[in-house]
Amino acid sequence: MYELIKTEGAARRGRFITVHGDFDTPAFMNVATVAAIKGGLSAKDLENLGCQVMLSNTYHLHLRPGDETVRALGGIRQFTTWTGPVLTDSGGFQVFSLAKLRRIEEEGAYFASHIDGRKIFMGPEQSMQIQSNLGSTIAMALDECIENPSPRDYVERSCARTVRWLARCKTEMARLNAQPGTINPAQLLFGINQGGTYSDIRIENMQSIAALVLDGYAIGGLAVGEPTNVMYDIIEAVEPHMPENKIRYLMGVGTPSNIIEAVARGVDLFDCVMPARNGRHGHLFTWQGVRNLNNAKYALDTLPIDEECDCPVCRRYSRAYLHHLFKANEMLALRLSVAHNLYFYNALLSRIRAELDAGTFEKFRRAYTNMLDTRI
RNA sequence: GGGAGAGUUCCCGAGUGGCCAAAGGGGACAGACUGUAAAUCUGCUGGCAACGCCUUCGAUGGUUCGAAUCCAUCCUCUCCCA
Repeated sequence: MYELIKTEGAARRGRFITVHGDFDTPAFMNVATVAAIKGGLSAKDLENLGCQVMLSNTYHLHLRPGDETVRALGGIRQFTTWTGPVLTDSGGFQVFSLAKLRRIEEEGAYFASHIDGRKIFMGPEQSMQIQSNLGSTIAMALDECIENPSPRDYVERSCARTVRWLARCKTEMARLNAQPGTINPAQLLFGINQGGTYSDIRIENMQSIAALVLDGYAIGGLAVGEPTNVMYDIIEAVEPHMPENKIRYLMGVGTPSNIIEAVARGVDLFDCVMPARNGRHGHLFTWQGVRNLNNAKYALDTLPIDEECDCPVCRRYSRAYLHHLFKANEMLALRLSVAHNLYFYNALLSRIRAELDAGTFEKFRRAYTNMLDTRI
């Protein structure tokens, strides 16, 4: 259940209440696609990095170790030992990212496993069953994430199908939650808005899915090829049509600046692989901008990654040491960098909440939004 | 002391007369990355007043229109026999 606490313009400060614990919004979910944070971080690490919600993936866990296995082990939370809320993505993004390995039909998506090539069918019912077996706090509806730009007629047909899938997801989720032995009988379901870069399709789609009365609403299919200003325009177009009393989740976004700008446009929840992936590649987010620790200029730099950060990495290690670890190809480089970046993202959202509490978010936004994405 | 083989651009390593500033790795340098098929991928790596010129393939000298490639001598290294 979403509680709206305070607003500043379109920006919202709120709280989401779940059976696995509450979290404050705006919030950032830390991505653990295969039930692990890439870079070698554990659930225990997440506790020390300010993480409120963990995200995991339906498609990946279905393939390995298998959702039945996770169910037998007590669900994703028991399995990973993460005690807080977990959101599972539906496999919809894999319909986009594994484009060459799948075929979409009315009944659902047929995949060739990227691991061993075996045939996988995932329709709305299968996605719900897998997520029920995983026992996540929040399940995402199966959607087709459409790349941008896409032809209007394709987007229209795809969106219509995704809405039909959503209705099936809702029915199946209700059935699964009522079954005896379900790991989380209070599993929540979020619907996903699509519509490419066409605001009229986006709005119509949003109205259709709002009518289905779900636990939360996501905006999907953004940051997949379109310019950033187009993404902002789409959020602005859709936001007025999202139920005010429900949490709003912008899927897969984004840079620190993207997050601030989306909060300013009424978004409550985010996830992104960027802090983990870019961290592994040496890009460290700081309150001054983004540093590439691979760069030779850090070889003798004794300062912490970010002088304003009090994460465990910044409190202890120098830029020169991180630079060396990257050059030496040591896994510690990945671990420390991902830890810092996730801490930074969680701290960024914490800062955004504090600014909203204080009524100074707009001022914060003006001071930071562009700077945080700048390469330094 | 005798015999065999090898020395290539930062490193390893192809190349045995012209299409070679020289394959391919590595390293270095830089870039990309947004619901993770990503500890991945891309670019670049002799110099310059740069669609051309100069320097470079252990050293020096030679053969040739033309040499990293052929010849001579020298230097260095490796292995085998004494």
